[in-house]
Amino acid sequence: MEWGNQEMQHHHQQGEDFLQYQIQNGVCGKVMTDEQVEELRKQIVAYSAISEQLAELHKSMSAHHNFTGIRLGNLYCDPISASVGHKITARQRWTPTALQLQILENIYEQGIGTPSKQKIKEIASELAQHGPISETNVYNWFQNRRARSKRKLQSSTDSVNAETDMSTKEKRTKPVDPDFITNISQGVESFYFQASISRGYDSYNNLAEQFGLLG
Amino acid sequence: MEWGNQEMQHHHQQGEDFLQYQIQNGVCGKVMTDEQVEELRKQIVAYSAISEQLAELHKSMSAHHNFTGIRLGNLYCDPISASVGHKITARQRWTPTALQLQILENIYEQGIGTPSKQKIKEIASELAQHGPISETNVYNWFQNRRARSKRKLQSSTDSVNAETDMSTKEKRTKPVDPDFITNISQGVESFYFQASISRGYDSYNNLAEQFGLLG
DNA sequence: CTAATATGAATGAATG
DNA sequence: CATTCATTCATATTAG
Repeated sequence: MEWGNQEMQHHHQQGEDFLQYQIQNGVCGKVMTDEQVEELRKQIVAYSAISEQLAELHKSMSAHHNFTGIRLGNLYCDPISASVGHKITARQRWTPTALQLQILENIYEQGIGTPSKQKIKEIASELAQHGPISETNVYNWFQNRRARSKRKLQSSTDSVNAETDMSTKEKRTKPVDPDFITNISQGVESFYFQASISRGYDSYNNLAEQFGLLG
Repeated sequence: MEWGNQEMQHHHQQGEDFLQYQIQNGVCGKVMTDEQVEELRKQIVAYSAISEQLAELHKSMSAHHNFTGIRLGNLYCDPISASVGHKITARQRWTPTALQLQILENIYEQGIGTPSKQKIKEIASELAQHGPISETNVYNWFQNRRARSKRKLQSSTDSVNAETDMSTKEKRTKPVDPDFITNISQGVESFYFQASISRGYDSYNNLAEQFGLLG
């Protein structure tokens, strides 16, 4: 990997900028935007999901269905970190500051309902003065605000009817079995050890194509 | 793009430094050292190898058995969950499996916009091998996929002009937990050591190309 | 610490 | 297509 020795470089590829520069002691660093990192993350998650599913499939086919509930299709259960006993990779989420919240609530109360895209931009840039925020954050906030006030209204209406009211919040998302990740990982691992590494590499491209792993 | 007024944060984790720069419009960049990039590469390599082998197994075994899930009226009994004896869930809405998603993405990437009705039939029937799905699901998926990809433009390239950005599309500021890189970097090491490095790098190159990780 | 809740975000489906 | 709604998921926060 050669990245030149300039303090900073621009790499234009597919319309994206990649920056590279010296960090500290001559260590060369590459800069990825959050979106790029996120894309990468998704890609890796896709791999892990596939590995997960197939490993499970393998196990069930091998008639060793011991243990644990499985959670399929959960793209956010990352066996990578769990396989070494670490926590599941987390994503960070925006948290409105008090001021931002205040402003948002004000705007919301003014009734105008769904802000247009244009309005969202305005709001976002105003709120940006009080902390980091994006238009998407604003958009989501209004979506959620509307949806939840509506739901609240409905559930209170329901409770007036006083029937089989298990309302408000009936079902709690069942927590993922802590051992799930570990088991999955072990499944992958054991299978992996079983597999002959040398076989079938040539078919990789076909496989990758089939699953769209290479984009 | 310039780096003049960057905010810098250090995240100390397991002795590694991750730098996060606030570029200009609140766009954040993550800095990875060559070493870290190398680590990432290794893990991707590992996953690609695992996925390949598992998928092969899946294919060969699928030739003999149908393990792709059972429709029970409105209920969908996940084959793997079923194998462990619980969790028959009622799904109010279709949820693509990881495999289905990958296939869909793959088709989507091949461009050609809205698939014809005929095409949708084909896609649906192919995806049906991996789980319950209807043509409507496929149709909706493409609709949504298109619509939402539009919202994801802009972002990382130009961050200088912020004033009258009526033209700019929404951008997600989805900061990624700095732990992400760390966790990824440490996770699959055990797998990696089993993987075939020489072959894996090829797949890495393919995978990483779209992220511009390589020079 | 564990459990419950609040809420930001993702996404299938519906509507115009 | 463009928007919007409804539901679900995951995380941050707080209560016990």
